[in-house]
Amino acid sequence: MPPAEDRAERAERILDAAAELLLRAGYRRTTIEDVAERAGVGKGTVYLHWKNREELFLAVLLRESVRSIEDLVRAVDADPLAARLSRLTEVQYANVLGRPLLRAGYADDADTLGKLLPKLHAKLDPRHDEAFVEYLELLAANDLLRTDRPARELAVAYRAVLHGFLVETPPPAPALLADTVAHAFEPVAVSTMRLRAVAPRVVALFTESVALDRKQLERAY
Amino acid sequence: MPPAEDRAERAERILDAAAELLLRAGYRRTTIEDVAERAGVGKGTVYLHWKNREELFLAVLLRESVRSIEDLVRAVDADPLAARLSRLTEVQYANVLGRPLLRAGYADDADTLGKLLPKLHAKLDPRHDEAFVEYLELLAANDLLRTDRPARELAVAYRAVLHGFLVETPPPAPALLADTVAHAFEPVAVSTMRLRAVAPRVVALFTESVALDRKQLERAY
DNA sequence: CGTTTGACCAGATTTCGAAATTGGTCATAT
DNA sequence: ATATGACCAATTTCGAAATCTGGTCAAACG
Repeated sequence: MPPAEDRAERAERILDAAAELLLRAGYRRTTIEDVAERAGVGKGTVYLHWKNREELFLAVLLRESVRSIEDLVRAVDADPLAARLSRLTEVQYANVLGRPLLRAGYADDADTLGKLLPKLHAKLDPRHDEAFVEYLELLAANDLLRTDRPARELAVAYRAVLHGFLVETPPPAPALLADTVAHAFEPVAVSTMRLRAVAPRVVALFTESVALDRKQLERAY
Repeated sequence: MPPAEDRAERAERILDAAAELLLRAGYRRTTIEDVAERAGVGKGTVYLHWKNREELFLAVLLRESVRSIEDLVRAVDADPLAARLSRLTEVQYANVLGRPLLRAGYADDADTLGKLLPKLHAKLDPRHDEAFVEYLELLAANDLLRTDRPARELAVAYRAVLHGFLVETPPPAPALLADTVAHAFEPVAVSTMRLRAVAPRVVALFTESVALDRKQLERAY
């Protein structure tokens, strides 16, 4: 096989297989052989892409996370008003609820993710958190966010709120979360004009932050 | 032993022992014999108060929950302004963080509470939820709460927010939660006068709702 | 007599060594 | 040069024996 395009395709196939099995059987019960078989490759081939089992499954989750951020970027690209914290939250919430693996990640579902969870947080958090705070600061600088508290503090409260909604069973309607976030973190009036001005920068910010993750994924070809 | 006062005292002693061991070793690893020994009674005596192990430990949690609501009532009694949703939330949050067993309950700590958690929710939720919605409706009727959504919906969002803060590690500062709740659920201006007028009814509402729980506890003498 | 107790037992849980499985490697096949 | 699956050390699973525990109740107690 030519080492160029087909290699990435095969990696994707393996990730697809791993994602499917992860969701169906959980991390603990999914073996590398299962994944290899379902992907139609030999066991050794999997190790040509990832250095061990854990890295493979972390890649599955990383890919899922990248996809969800790409969705976010698309949403803001299509409609600048979606750059508002409350609207972006609504999109992201619906997104996570619709992607079982991400939902498992946010809801600390130890049965499906097992010992991946701690490793996952260790691997993803630092940079994304930073990008998110930057996003909030960008909003604050344009009167699109409360300014009576530092963005870093609002970020803590925001995460707690989002986490709370994601953990609740059954998950409350996305509109209720959007409404709660709007009241809790946005100023009384949000300028549509400023929002339009800020949107491209939000797109750039998230695109940039996701680029690093994508690079990491591509290391597996 | 006279069956009157000493009996209740003994029940308390057993609950104390059970609470202590529950916190130290967890539900799964705490035996009735351990509890009996620590309480200075025979094993059979425990069964004179509760019909089985599960009921005993549920009583421990029920008592803890009753105490925390009594704290709430005391707070509003001492200062009518504490009847505000944001202030009451702050008190309750600090309260829960300070009572490890309650925190375990809210944070779904399966390691300490084990199989008690589902039973606990089944036993406590229905009436308390109702009382809480009534409290919100009372606030709403006095312009102390947003009225653009039904209280029942706000209750869902509120619970998600509180839950989110309780689950976060480390727990954010109580003031941040109070602030978030104030913005998310209270109207822009809160009338101190109306608050003072409403406080006694809030006290009555919570006192009444906790009375049922206390009755249930006293069944064990 | 009413109250308390701990010996008792069925059923649940833990233990522990043997058997089976699996992550990761690498000599071989392609 | 690339892909594979047989192989092995290490972990996990299994199962039966041993231990422990929830709940009862006949006896002890006062």
